[in-house]
Amino acid sequence: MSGSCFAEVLSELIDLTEVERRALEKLEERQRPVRRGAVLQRENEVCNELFILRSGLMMSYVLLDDGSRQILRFLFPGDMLAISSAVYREAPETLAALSDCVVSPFDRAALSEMMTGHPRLAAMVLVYSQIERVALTDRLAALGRTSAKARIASLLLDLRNRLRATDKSISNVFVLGLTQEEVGDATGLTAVHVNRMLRQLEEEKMIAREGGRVTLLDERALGRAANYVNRYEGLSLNWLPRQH
Amino acid sequence: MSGSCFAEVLSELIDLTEVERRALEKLEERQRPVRRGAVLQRENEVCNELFILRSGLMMSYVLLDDGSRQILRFLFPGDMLAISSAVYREAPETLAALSDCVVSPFDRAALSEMMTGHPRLAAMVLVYSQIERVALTDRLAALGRTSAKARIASLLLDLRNRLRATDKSISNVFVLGLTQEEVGDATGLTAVHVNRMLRQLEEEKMIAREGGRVTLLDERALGRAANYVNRYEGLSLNWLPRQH
DNA sequence: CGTCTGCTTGAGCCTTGTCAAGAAACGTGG
DNA sequence: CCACGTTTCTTGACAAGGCTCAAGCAGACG
Repeated sequence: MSGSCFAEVLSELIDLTEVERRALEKLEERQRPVRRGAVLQRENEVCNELFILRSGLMMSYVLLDDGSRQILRFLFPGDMLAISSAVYREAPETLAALSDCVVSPFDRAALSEMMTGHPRLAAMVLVYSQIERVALTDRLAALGRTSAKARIASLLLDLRNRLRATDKSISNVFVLGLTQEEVGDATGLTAVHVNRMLRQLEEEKMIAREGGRVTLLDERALGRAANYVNRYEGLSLNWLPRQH
Repeated sequence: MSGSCFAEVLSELIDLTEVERRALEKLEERQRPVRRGAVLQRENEVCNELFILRSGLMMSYVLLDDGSRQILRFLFPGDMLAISSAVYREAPETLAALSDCVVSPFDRAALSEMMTGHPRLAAMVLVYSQIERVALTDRLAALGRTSAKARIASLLLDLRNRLRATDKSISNVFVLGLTQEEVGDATGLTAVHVNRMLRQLEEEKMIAREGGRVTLLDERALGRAANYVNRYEGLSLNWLPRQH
């Protein structure tokens, strides 16, 4: 994977020109390894860098002042990290690595140049931020209006789908690279209750577990329980500016 | 208010050129009144229009299949509506009017032209969608990790601040143009519990109520209870492309 | 004047959280 | 490769925050 990860993700949706591809490669000229557990950007600290995740799994979260944590998003290869931080003087969220990762850092000026020189790429950045926004609203509805079991089911389906986007070999078995506490912090539950819900899903034959690996046994039932919609599908992009 | 509402909002953050101002006015050439209670766009229906809200109060929401509703966002004059719908074939959320409103509809091509011809405006659309994103993550954290009382306090502070953005005369008294059921659907609570929390905030002398009007008596205490951050402040925009 | 929607309040229940303790898995240094 | 410490998982007992159901009331509107 020598070129641009972001370009690879975009290629799923539109045919990139050579010029566009080169512009994207410029964002990923540099590379930086990030150890598991390391923090790339801390909430409320000054932030001058954006990143594209090249490999590994990361998350973004906020801490509330009672010490509790809300995980906002899991980040996968090809995702652009910290766009929202680019807009603020201080980062609104923390970025941390859940596994050993590689990121490509770039600065705001590079983003600005890329958007000015390539209107269609600018539009694609907007498209991606809207996909992310809609995924966030799905989670908002999940936390506000669905049961613990539904939230867990939804998280499992989403993780599998996102993992499959970069690794087509993944079918219905995957490594849940998260502790139950992390699952809880993502779904607004306690680790203890996550454990109970996982066991319950297992008893109902919707999933199986052995040693960190999860198998989705009955996707249909999970989907029904979870109200899940894959937001990377059903897009409409024929209105995009002409490439140039 | 003859010009562009969106331009007025943007003027708070950057100095627009005449050219840019005219480009924005083009988006708001047309106007359409929307009655209180009317639906502008329905979830899962094909949508080909975007809008800028010129006056009134709207909301976006989703319905889950048990019939419950999650309000995703309240929309104020100057807000761009349905950007996320522009990206999908079918609208991911419903847009409905909470009061009599006026909107300016435009199509995807107009957005595309505007972004292509005016890179700085394209960047500002991205900036706005990031502000909205961060506001959404605040609410996600609120639903996931804070008490009912904190969520209500946060909603009250946010509503007041957003109202004040368009009407500077508003200080700490404002008309809560929402039923308690709507407050509940926004905060992930039942109408009954919203009522209890409002009364509790009242008993604790944080707010006062009489006939649909709310007075914030102790903003400090509310802010502490709510963990509230105004996301329209603390921006960093010096990296934007040069105007032209 | 009647109807309808929204507000208020109480009683009881249920989902989820808290606390605690033991078991299992993992990582690290010797 | 083993021994140890630490993290994570698991399970039970109990508590509590928020939900459900129900009923009365107030105000808006035709």
